[in-house]
Amino acid sequence: MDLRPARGTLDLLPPQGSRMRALYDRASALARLHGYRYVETPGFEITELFSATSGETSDVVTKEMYTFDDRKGRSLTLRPEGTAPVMRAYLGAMQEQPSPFKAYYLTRMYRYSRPQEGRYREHRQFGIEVFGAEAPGADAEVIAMGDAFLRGLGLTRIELQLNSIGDEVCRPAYRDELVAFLRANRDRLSDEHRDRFVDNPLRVLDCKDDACRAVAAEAPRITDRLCDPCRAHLEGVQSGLKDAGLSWTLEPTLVRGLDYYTRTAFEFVSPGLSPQQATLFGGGRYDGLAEVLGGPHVPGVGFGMGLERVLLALEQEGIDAPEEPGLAVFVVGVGEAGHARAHDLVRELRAVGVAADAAFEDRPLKAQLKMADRAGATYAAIVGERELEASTVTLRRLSDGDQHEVAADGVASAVAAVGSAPGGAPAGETG
RNA sequence: GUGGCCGUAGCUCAACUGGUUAGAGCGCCAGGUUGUGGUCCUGGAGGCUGGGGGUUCAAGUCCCCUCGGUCACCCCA
Repeated sequence: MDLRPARGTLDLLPPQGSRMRALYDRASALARLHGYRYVETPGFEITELFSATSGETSDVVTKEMYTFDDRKGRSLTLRPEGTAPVMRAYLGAMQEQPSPFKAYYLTRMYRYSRPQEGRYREHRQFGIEVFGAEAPGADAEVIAMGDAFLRGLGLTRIELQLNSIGDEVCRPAYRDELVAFLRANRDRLSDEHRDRFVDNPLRVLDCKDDACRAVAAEAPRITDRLCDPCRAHLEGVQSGLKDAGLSWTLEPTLVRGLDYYTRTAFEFVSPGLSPQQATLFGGGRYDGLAEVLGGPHVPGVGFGMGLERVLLALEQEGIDAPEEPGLAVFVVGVGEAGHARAHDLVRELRAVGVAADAAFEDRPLKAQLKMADRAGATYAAIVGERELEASTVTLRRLSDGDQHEVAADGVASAVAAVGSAPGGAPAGETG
């Protein structure tokens, strides 16, 4: 039996699991702070949901979907992105939901692509969506939230790239103009784009090939062709970002891979990471999505953030990732009576919300202290003959060995007074 | 999906141009006499050299296939 996880997937054992969990906790706290509510949608959907919304020629649909037939022959697909499913669920129940509808999710996405570091077939995403808000302030809030999340972790080397890709009014005209331009410069394009640019002309602007770049540099820019409402919207977004204290660069070549995007497109990149894994989160506005699904006009904006990449970026910047709080007390019972008392004490501590544990077997004091250390406990609480007699507990701080006796019923308050976070992280910053 | 590089204990690596029972450090586990972890000392476990096939008297070392990792494309998160 091959014990390795399937290609492109990850096992998150301690301490990595603890770090991912901490990211979830922080994301939840941040989202709630901004009035977003948690949602979940199924791990798989009818394939059509993604093929219809992402566009038949998109990379996701043409080569990256995990698609399979169930036993009744229905085509299903493991969720490759979060926006379409949330919109689908919302459209089916929008009467009951407030407007704007602000939602967040923490879940896994699946894409069949060749894995490498920072690029997995299954990855975790923190995503937020705002439905029913046309105002640029919504775009700015979404972007500022992503920024706040990353900076809250201590990341500083991050850059926001912003663009507008127009809407159904100005984009078609621009697109025609661009196609005409590319056609005129056809022989200067890379082999790959020479015959393909009609399918997805905006892509050429983003191509890293030198030849394409040269052409792209001369190509008409979408930002020069925006209709008035789109131009006003872009101005509004920038004004909102400015108010939030963010800086950004306008990136006219930034496009989005999915068809339903309109106007705002953005990416946060970590320049220290290789280009393949540099995008920490990306998103934009998708005012056309609801209608593709047969719903009414529902403007929307959101982002998806790759959490494995956030962890990579932290490592790259040499920042310790937060970890979920660990054990506050490991109770060490010496001797048969001590062992029994230790378990009573553990029950009492847990009952009042103090994370406590003890050995299942009665082992030598030394061994149990070692267990306390390995468990990452802040304190060891020792209960031996002496303590039993005096109705006390020896509370030992494991970081420096400082210890003193406290009354047996005072352990919880003694511990709670100091907090219980391991690894030097302040306690209580998440909920 | 395309191309390149790589794959030896849990981790980082060693083993002259193919040549005896594949080693080390760290980590892990157990002890160091009766109540003190993380330091120190001693001992121990742990590898079908990713898997399969081939060449050879002989393969960790060479060849093929396969699985996986990684880098560059593609694209993204």
